[in-house]
Amino acid sequence: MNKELVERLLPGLTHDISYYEELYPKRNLGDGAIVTRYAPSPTGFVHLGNLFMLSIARKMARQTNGIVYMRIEDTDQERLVENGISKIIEAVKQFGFTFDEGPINEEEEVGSYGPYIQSKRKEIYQTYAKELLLKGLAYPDFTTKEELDMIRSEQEKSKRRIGYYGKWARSRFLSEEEIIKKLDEGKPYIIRLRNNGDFNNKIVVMDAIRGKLELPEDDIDQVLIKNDGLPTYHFAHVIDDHLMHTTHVIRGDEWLSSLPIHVNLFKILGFELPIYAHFSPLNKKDGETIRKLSKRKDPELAVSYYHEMGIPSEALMLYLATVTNSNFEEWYLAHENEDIDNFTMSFNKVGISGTIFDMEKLLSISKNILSKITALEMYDKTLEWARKYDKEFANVLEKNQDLAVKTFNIERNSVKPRKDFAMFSEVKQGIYYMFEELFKNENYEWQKINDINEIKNILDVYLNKYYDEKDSEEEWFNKMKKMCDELGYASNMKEYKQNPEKFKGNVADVSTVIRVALTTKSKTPNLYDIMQILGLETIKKRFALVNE
RNA sequence: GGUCUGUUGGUGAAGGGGUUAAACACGCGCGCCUCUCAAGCUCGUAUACACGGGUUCAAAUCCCGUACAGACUACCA
Repeated sequence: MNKELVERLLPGLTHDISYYEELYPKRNLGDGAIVTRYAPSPTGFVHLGNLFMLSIARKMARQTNGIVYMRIEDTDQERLVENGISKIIEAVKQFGFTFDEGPINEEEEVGSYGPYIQSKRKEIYQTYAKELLLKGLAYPDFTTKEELDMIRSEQEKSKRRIGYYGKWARSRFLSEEEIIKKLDEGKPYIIRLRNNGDFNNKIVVMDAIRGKLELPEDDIDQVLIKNDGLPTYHFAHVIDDHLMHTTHVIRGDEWLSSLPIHVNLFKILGFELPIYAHFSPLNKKDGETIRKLSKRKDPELAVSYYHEMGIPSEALMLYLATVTNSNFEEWYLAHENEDIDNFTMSFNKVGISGTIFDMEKLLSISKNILSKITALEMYDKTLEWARKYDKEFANVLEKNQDLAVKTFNIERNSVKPRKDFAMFSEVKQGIYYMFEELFKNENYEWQKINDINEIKNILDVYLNKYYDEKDSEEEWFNKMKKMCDELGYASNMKEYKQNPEKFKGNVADVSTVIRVALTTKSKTPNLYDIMQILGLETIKKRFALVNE
């Protein structure tokens, strides 16, 4: 196609492709270094599936001393969401992710292969499209939406393969005169690839995860540049990953069927094909069907949800790693104290059938993590969460740091610590009774001993005759047993089990009375520790409240 | 309709022709321990390799069909 006409189709371009080829030279990295990207669209909140891809990309780049960059794919102007980029950056930051290159806020970015926002790369794409036009490998298409619909329905009727290809691609036969005439009339147009591919040919691509893939060659005259001057995903992907020298394209398997388009474009443009790694995305069980996690249908899987629930980001990362590499979990169990970064992930250990997201497993991982951190860390993290989602609780925690830390420390510093919290949002429910501000003398969960006079009697005898703050745990329990003997309860559980009818109850029943009197709950951590932390004055007060 | 991908127990999954191997983790259940709970420990979770053919002395594992599920089939990504 002649130069003048091409410049009329894509006006205002000041460079040619050699300029860009020189502007973005090959990266100087070691052997085996993986350059990969996280390429989200700013079309809403960040989704667990996005985070999944990101964790993989980042891990692969890190373990090969490579580069992971973020590229914003905002070529669909209609679906853009306000502050979309900031939302992504924010969400990703919450999980401790950083990038070697890419946008750092709506305005600024780091890295020398930018811009990293596709809408700012318009001229680049157009320059390459211009090159294809000049070579006769692309052409303008004035076909309207209605005309395309007609072509489609014709194809459907005659049971042909659907798409803009071969003889159906009418605009590829337009003469330059006809093009000029339509331009003069001011008709809108797009730029399409003049594809010489043959659908009956097979192409073979090696996928890092799936191995050998045999696919039909693409023969559709793909849209390169849309009516608004921006490229389609396909064209932008090929240009960007070439210029940014991406070595590995890590993405969801929803792209598998458009792989022939990409391979074709790489070939036509003369670019080196990157290595593709197609992951099965996270799925969800929706009633009886299993489907890919979706932004529209699963808003509860926005990563902000995990933040709100107070699931620590480490747990989410660990879970995602478990799902990603089949041998990770085993490695982790054997190397609990090591940094996750010491695990070497490999593409061939990645599962190819879609994983169903398993909340229970996530929570179990989370429980383990929270049981292993120190009481002070637990306090800090709970407070950080509460400041955002439960102001009342945050205030109480701030006023009573010492008390809170002591509480978190109950049964924590052992080889087999308590595991009762998976989420920060459950903490308050578990320990509120330790704080005067939150304790309420109602809803006592009395168990076997529920006669109020007997309860009062036990509390009375215990406080006046047996409880001594200075006792060790052993002494404390011995006294509890002594009281049981005095009041007609079994102090020895084995004896009680053999002859339950000989006693009014047993030491468990009696200590439950004290437990409930102090906390209103029948299930709590170690009672001795709770009593030590509450202190004699509070104990007296709580016992008195039972009398009311 | 076409193209592609997948299918191991209640769940996530390991394994990729061969001694009755179906690991491991989560969940659930019995029990033990125990002042309750959590944790920990025993044991268990009945017929788990979609179905039908084929290749082979031998198949969850290789091949072909069928069924089912998912993805793509846009001037969305």
